[in-house]
Amino acid sequence: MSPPSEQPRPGLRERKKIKTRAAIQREAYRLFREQGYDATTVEEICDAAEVSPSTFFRYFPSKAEVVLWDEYDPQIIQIFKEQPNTLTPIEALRNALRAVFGRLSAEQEAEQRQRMTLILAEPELRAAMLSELDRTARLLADLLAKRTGGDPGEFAVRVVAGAVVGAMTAVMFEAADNPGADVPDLLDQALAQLEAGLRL
Amino acid sequence: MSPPSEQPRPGLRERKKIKTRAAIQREAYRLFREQGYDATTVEEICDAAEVSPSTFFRYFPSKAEVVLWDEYDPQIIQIFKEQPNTLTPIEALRNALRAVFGRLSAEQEAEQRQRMTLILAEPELRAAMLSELDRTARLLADLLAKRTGGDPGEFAVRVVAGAVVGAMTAVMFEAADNPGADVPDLLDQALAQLEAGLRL
Amino acid sequence: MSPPSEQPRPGLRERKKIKTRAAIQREAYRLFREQGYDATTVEEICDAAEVSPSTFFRYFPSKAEVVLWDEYDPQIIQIFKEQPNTLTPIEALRNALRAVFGRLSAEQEAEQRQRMTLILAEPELRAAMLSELDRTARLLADLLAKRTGGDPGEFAVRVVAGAVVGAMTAVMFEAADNPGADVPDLLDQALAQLEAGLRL
Amino acid sequence: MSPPSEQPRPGLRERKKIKTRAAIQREAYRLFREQGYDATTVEEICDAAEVSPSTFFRYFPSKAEVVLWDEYDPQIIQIFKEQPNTLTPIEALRNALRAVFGRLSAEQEAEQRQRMTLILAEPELRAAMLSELDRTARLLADLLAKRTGGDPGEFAVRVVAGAVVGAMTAVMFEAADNPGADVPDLLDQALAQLEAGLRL
DNA sequence: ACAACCGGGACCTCCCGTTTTT
DNA sequence: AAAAACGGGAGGTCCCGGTTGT
Repeated sequence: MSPPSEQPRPGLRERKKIKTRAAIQREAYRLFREQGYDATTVEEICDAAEVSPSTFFRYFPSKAEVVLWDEYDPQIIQIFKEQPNTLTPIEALRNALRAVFGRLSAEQEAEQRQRMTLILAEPELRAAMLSELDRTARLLADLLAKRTGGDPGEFAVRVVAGAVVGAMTAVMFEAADNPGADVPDLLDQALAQLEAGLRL
Repeated sequence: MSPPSEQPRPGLRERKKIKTRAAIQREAYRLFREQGYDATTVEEICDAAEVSPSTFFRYFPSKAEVVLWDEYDPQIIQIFKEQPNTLTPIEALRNALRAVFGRLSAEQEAEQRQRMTLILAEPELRAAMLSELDRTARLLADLLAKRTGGDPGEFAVRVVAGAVVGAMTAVMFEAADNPGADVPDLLDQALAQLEAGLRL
Repeated sequence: MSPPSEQPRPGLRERKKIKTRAAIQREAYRLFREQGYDATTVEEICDAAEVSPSTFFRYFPSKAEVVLWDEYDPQIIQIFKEQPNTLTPIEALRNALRAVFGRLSAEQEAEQRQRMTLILAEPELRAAMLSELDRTARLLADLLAKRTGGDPGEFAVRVVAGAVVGAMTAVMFEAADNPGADVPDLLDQALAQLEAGLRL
Repeated sequence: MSPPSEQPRPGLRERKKIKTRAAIQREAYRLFREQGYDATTVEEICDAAEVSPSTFFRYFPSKAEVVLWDEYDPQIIQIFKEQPNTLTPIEALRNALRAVFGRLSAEQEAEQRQRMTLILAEPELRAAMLSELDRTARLLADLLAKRTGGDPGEFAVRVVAGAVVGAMTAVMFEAADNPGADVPDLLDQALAQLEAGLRL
């Protein structure tokens, strides 16, 4: 049995860490918007967020990670694991994604959209994001293998993971291009299309 | 009189260019194998291939592109376009991939495998490859849109392109891990799985 | 006595040249907008405008000149020269600028604004534009010297020319930032401010 | 105990940096004089100044900046800020310029003149200098806005900044053409002319 | 010890003059 | 003779490892 998905309540230390992380990200985004990603140095971000560079690097291993990191992955994993085994993997994933992205506040959604736009516009970030997606595919393969009792290196598992990540990338692009789009709905559509054998 | 549209014979210039490109790639691969990717400088490759660094960069925009570039994309595109419109996009793509990868010589296959292994082992190449895949997804979206008469920016088209590229990435990984694998067969399996709605 | 400012009527050859020049500029602007200045090659512009590269370079000495060239300078000079000697140089210039920029069509104004925005956004073009302004200052010094019977190298003349060009640069920036602005009016304001001794 | 805010003594590190910067500039000027700007490579300058090329580029972002950089801007800004608010902006600037340029040693004046001559003779340097002037105009607009409590983007402010920079450019040209000229005096004359409404 | 500074070298771009192909 | 390809070399960026000042 997996534990329930609500964490009981984070301690003071944990909450402070979250605040610091958020402050760094907020200031970084502001500066990136104002003067561009490349033109902004880590030092400027630190000054604005009132932390030292060493603190910065404790929170984010690199400048790119400030943009790439998001808090949703662990939540999705958690909920995915809780899905009953009677569902197909794609159905389980659909549920998990809908649960997480369906409950975002308007602000959170706006921030996500801003992130995507930034990432897609900046080649360096694009490259970093794609590496991130590669990591995501491996992670997803692990999850899938655990569900089916197979091996994460098994070819069929890899194919599913790759295809799902590819489809999710398409959602990212769509959301960035089209500010009015409903992201949870797009994710749902994309996965439905996968389940239907990618008819056009 | 204008010449017929099929190049009856490429002309000395063109043949020389093909030879030069091949020489650079051949020597580069040899050196990468012998002493590693990072430890090999562009200058060494140039010395071995008997060209100047300027020429090197005229043929390949970066050191990484020597590994990333392959001659098959245009062939696949060509054959894909020739597939009858009665086929589903995935079927058409299956045919095109099988046609191209099915006729590789043992030598060519070995080289492809070597490429994959090299790419997956070297973080820099991995990152570059992923950017390449992004490009491939757009290209595929264009092709799909042309077939269906839709727009390459249409969401459903993007999803298919993303998923297909994701699945093909899985093939790459599998082929690199498993030297005995039959690549055309893997591609076929992966696409079949996509058409079947990604059952596991 | 100077000749009247209306040219009698350009011959066919002249009109064709104007059309070609306009076609090149139009296509170039479109491509710059669509894919960026740097990413657009002269060859692409030529293809779009249906001229050969050699023709292109007959009309514009460089890619940057496509953006920098405008048709108004000779008109301004002409009208400036026709101003009565009783006016101060600044007054004469005010009249000339108002005459030329006051009669632009809405399209012409929009195009000018687009030009400015493009120039200010692209560092390479900014630099080229500034060199152009330097040329303008010399030209203006010549005109001023002719009016006062002085020497274009005379210090006081240089100062006036420099200050006027500096002020006109400010107008350019303002017009680019503020799409609703009335350019002839801005020019007028700027020159009035100069005449009033630059009070703030 | 924190040290007092005036640097009582710069520390060895800081002094060394000043020396290195001066050495690079000195050798560069010597070589430019002896064999021309274009004919002098960065490497030659480095050899003469006994630093590595990396160090060179740490001190100056480009070869052109060796010529363009000067130490006076921060001094002028400092003194400008200290001028009483009862003065008009132009008066305040006059004071600041006179204070800084009036106290140059004969040697420093000669070097400045050499700089100007070099810059005006070399197209590449001219272009770079003009970009520098653009930067100066923005900086001046900021200073002016701070004084008047306005916005640096305000049109009237931009016009003043532009005109002043334009007039200062005229001074540069005059000083380069006329080796006997008294630069502080020229600056004074130019600003006086601006204040008088640019009469000729 | 800790950080700032420096040297070295690889990558890449641009330009120009020369050779080769058509 | 025109166009394409090539060689050479300078400018500029980045990163890493070693040294030196604080």
